[in-house]
Amino acid sequence: MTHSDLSVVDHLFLDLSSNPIKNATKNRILDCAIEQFSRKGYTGVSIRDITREVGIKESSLYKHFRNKEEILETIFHNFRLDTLRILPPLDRLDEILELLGPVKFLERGLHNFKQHAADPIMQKIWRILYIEQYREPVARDLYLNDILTKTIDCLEAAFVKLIEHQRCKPLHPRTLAVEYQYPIFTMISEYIMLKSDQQDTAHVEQMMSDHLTFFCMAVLV
Amino acid sequence: MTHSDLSVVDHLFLDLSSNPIKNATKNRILDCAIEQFSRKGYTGVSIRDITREVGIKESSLYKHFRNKEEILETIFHNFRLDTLRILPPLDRLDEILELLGPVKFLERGLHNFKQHAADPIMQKIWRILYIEQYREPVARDLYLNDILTKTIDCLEAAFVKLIEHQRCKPLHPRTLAVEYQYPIFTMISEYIMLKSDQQDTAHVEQMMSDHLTFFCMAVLV
DNA sequence: GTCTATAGTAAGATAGAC
DNA sequence: GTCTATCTTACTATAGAC
Repeated sequence: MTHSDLSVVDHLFLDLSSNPIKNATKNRILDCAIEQFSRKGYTGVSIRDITREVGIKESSLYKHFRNKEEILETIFHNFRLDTLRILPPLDRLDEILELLGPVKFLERGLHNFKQHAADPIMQKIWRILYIEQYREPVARDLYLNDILTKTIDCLEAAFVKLIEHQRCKPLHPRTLAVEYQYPIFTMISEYIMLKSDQQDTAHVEQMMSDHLTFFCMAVLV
Repeated sequence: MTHSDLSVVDHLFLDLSSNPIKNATKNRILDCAIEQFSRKGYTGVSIRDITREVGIKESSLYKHFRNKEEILETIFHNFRLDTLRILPPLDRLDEILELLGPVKFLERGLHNFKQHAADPIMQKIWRILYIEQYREPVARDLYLNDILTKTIDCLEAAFVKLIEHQRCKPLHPRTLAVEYQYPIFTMISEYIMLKSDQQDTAHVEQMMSDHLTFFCMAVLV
């Protein structure tokens, strides 16, 4: 393939400089790598495994990526950019909370996550993240800082506002954030496990709704 | 080493038939494998890596294990046996609940988990389990069935009893089980991540206590 | 940007001497 | 049960022709 055949590409990825990757082969390499890494882990997949599925020789891959590690970096870079859409912008938190009220605010968060996680590519990268966070400092940093900490910090700020406006019981805001979000983290990992095996996730989505209801009943005034 | 030198063994493991492994080298192989698998994952560690640390040649390892896979199986087998101590025997659940009352019952569960997880070997196997559950059906089954499902089922049964005895709000018992345990699953993964990096876990233990307090306040009558 | 060919290393596992 | 030696296969990566 000497020219880019975009018609066979499922997904357009961004490179490490956040520029769209126009080359079809490079996109296909990422697509195949994501699929295989998500099932067998980074070290369980060889360059040969990837190029075999893409339909090129090993040597051709090195025209697109300096080495195997750069493929993983690019995958995580794309994930990081996509997760930014889940949380509300912190500088507009006040206004959004006023507008929606606590219940719709939390519902909106779940909705945003589901929209992000509706993309099969993102589901697979979640899975890679879960596998690699114990081995790869970059994955760990992405999970701990970009996902866990940012989410809890955002919720804590929201609960501070809600308590100020007396729409929530005056408990410790960080405890409220943990009580709301920690069960959801477990549900997300269950959700990702099911999705990436093409199993039904209805009962997990129901659990998320039930939790939201339970939580609001317990802490909102 | 032609005789077993038990003095240098940290831990006595059981074989796949649940018999204690008396051979020091075989115990050391398991110990080193656990250490390395927990840091680099199963596929990230070679037989060579393990035998180098044990101080034997590759060929010698095959006198103790049929292949690499059998090492992992033995590790998970030991873990499965150890986790049995965390949950109360289901046939004595009634009597234990009566004796302790709901708060002490839940506290006992946390205590049992911490006792199990105080063993550095078990901390590392938790980590292996988190890494391998997406790749290895045995690991997945162990995590989903022996840990998640059993815990939730046990708690559900406990909440049925508590509602019967009117010591708990009459909510859906499965929802109560999820509300109690799901945040703890997230805390456990945080706990294991910190422990295996020899970092302090006091704030996670505090979160667990705070959650127990919050939960009891929200649902006990 | 694809290919063939190959370098150089490392993998899992076995044979057979002691 | 340990060793040396070896087999076979697989790995990441590069050189150079087209």
